[in-house]
Amino acid sequence: MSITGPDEEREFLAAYRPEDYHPVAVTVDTVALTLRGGALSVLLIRRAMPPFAGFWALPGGFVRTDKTASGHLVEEDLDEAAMRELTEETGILADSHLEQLATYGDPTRDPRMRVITVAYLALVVDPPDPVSGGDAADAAWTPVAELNLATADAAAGAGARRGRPLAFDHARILADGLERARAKLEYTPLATAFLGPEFTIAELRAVYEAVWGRRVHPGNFHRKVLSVPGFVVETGQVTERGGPRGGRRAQLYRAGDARLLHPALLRPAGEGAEQ
Amino acid sequence: MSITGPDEEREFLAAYRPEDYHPVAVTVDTVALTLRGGALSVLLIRRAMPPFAGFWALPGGFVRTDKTASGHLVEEDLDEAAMRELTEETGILADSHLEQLATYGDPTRDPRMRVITVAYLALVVDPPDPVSGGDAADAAWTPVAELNLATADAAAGAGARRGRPLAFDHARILADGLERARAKLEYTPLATAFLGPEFTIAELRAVYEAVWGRRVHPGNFHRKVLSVPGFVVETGQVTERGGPRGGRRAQLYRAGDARLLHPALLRPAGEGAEQ
DNA sequence: AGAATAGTGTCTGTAAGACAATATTGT
DNA sequence: ACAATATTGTCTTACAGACACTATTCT
Repeated sequence: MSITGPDEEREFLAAYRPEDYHPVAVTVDTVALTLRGGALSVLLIRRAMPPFAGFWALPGGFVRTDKTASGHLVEEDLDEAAMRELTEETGILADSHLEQLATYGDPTRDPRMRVITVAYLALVVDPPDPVSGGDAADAAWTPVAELNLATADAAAGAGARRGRPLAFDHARILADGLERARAKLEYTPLATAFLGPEFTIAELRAVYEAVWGRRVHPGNFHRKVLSVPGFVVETGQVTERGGPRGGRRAQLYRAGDARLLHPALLRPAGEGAEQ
Repeated sequence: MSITGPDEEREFLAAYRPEDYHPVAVTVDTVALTLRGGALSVLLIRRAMPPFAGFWALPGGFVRTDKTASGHLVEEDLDEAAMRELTEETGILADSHLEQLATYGDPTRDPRMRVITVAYLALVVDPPDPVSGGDAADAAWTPVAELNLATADAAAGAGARRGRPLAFDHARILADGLERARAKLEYTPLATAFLGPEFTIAELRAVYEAVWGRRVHPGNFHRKVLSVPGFVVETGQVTERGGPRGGRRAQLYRAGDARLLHPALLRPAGEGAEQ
């Protein structure tokens, strides 16, 4: 228990053998969300390898801590690992937004060994179809409404695609990711990360409606968004055309520099009435 | 890439050797906060062992994934590990609140090897002085204002007790923990977790003032708290005495059953004017 | 013309903040 | 009595939601 000096510190580190300790592995898993045809969708892969071979799962994998043939230590930060695994398994780039969600460490969550996973939330703008690779036999954007996740609060045990549950504890991770996205729409400009560089107020409203799963009043939303400082900035341009069946052309906006929305756009209070 | 069946899944697991993979360790570190003499304070330990021997640090340590002599695998969830390490190193129990904060995995954050740490936020009610144990040479409640963490946003590199920086990246973890606590006071009844089962509105206000580092208007706060459904419930009792230098006796309240405050108690907008 | 969509006006109820006044209690 | 603290009242301003209305563009 005595406190040692710099020399002892050096000796200690020289004698330390990592391989003697702690048989645990670390993975990253990403809840990648996008809007496709107006529907909030999540990127899932079909696992090619055990455990849970054949199950749908969130894209992810082991954080690299390996030594290469040259003996050089390949080490990546957790964020880098999440982006790498996402691209390896699906070809999708998390170029719009990436944030850490939470870490899941139930000792029984992986049958191989003790695996803790650091989950991420990613948003992707107008993505192509995924191309499966690595340990993924398939990859697909899946509308969240098709999964059996009634609300973010419930869920946990549920969560299926084509009737099957998700691998590991991925249903809970997905539910947590959805809840994070819903909450952050309220008090941050996160919704703009679902859209390209220029967008209309109606497109922004469509993001809120898809993520929250409820209708938003067009007039009040319009006025509200423009009244929040730094949320959006006018470009002076308007859309090329009005709506497909008529309608006025809309102003185009860009994301502003606000990090936080003051005042916030609060969700309507009533519980999870999807649609 | 082919998808295997249940038999292959069993064979795979039987042949899997965890020790062949992934030299990485997982620790937990806890930002334990309390109110002492009106000052928001954090529990710090002085490290007895390298690395960073002699430095002040957050209490924490390795998640147990060891095999015992009997060959039985001792595995604990991350929350359990956080509580165990806190008690081992300081004697303090995180009995009032414990939540996961974030996970830190910079490859250079620990000189021994790749160590990722899962950070927790704990709140403790009216705690005793800590008793150092385990790898801790000392342990102490330290007023947050004494550390060189100007605001939660700044900080990161700074953070000291008696002029020394904190070990590892603990200054950033502490800053993130403080920001989490400040934010959650706004929209959850977290403030009640700093207090005993019965408290006055003034005591609750003292929590907000200590955590936010700013004065709160007594009259408006009082009315506001009582107007939020489920935040507090009246006990019908009043305090034994008024203030030490005179003053009316206060009603006693208990925490209500609300999980979220509607409407929220928003922080005053202006930037980090402590005190 | 008529439908569809964008954008604005107006009203009402709720809430936040400033400030003041009243109610009790200790010295 | 006086200072200190708890609690309530009042007023002003801001904002959310409902609803109605105007503006523009497509078929």
